[in-house]
Amino acid sequence: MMEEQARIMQALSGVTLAGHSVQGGMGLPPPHGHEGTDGDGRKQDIGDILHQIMTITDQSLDEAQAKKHGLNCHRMKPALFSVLCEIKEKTGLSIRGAQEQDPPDPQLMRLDNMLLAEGVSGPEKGGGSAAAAAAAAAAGGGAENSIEHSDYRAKLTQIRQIYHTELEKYEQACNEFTTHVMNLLREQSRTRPISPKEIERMVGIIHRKFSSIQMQLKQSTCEAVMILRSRFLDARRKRRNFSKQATEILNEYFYSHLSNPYPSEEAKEELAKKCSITVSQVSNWFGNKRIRYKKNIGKFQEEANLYAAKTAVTATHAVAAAIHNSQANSPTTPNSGFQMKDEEFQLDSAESKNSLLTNMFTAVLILSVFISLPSVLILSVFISLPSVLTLSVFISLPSV
DNA sequence: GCGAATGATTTGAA
DNA sequence: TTCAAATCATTCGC
Repeated sequence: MMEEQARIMQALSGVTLAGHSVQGGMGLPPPHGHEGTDGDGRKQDIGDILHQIMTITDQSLDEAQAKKHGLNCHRMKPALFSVLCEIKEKTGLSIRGAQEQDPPDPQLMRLDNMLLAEGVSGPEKGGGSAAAAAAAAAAGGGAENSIEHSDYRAKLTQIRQIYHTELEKYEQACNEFTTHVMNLLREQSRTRPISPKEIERMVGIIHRKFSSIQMQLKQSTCEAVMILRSRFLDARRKRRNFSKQATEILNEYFYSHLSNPYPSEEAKEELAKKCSITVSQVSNWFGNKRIRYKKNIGKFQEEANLYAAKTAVTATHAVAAAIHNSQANSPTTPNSGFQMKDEEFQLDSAESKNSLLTNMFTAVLILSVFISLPSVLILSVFISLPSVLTLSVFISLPSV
């Protein structure tokens, strides 16, 4: 180390000081405390200064500051500064880093775009509402969704707040650090040549470092949004059983259309409306119901009986109303309006239809006891006999 | 905690 | 596109 210093000092002592010859004694007044007029005295003087510079790091801070101040005030300082300028020009340090303009990072662009799309980095109001609305639509309608919707937005706002707070902190730290470095460079520019380009380059380096930290923040924020979104959008996670009433409505339809349990689009819409669910949920329900019923008819027998009885009551009420109005419209069977779509289902369910018929008769008998109406009247509903004709026989009403 | 029930999704056929 | 069938993921009742 000391050898190297000595070598540099030796080399420098012989260099031309920006057009002033050290040896020649032109223009440079003698330093303080060294009144010698000969070349050796000046050489010694420069040697001392350089030695002071080289050993400055070995000293304490106060000592160094004092030395630094001494050097700054030294009358040889301009000459030394010129030397440094010359050296720098020769080594071409100032040229380096001229082509520093990086193209925008594609990953950063992706992150920025995503944060903007999710309403994290965009304008404050309505941020992410489109995403939340889409998620709500995917999960199905209803008041529950508006709760989930607001829940999603609240969580997104939370993420947004954290993101902005952290971003602000990073920016503040970046600015503080940049200011600090620039002050240092300005300070140093008094003792060594620093071009504005160099300062610019240094600022660029600092900004790049901080932007890489920012990218990590953006990445984490994106991950948080993705998790939130997936949790919100994944309907399976949020599955709720339909209300008892909705299930009853769907079951009633299913068992009253057992020979062809394929509701039309209109019927699906109607059911969806009644059950406060979506049409696709109705489709899902019927899909599940058909397959599960077909797979285990025995298991659903009780349920089938129950709904058959229910249908009977409904039909009875209809007939009673018909009697009341003295109308002669023949009621139709519940299944009459449907065509068989699925032969397999038809075959498989034939067995169940037979047993269902037996159960229906049982239900009719029970009903006739409970609602004090002739069994045949109720039966007529099920076996598609003209009610009025049947009634005319059993309750002595004139047939139309 | 476990098994059944149930709503949703995926896959493949028509 | 719709449906059956298989499967997944969650809820519910014990």
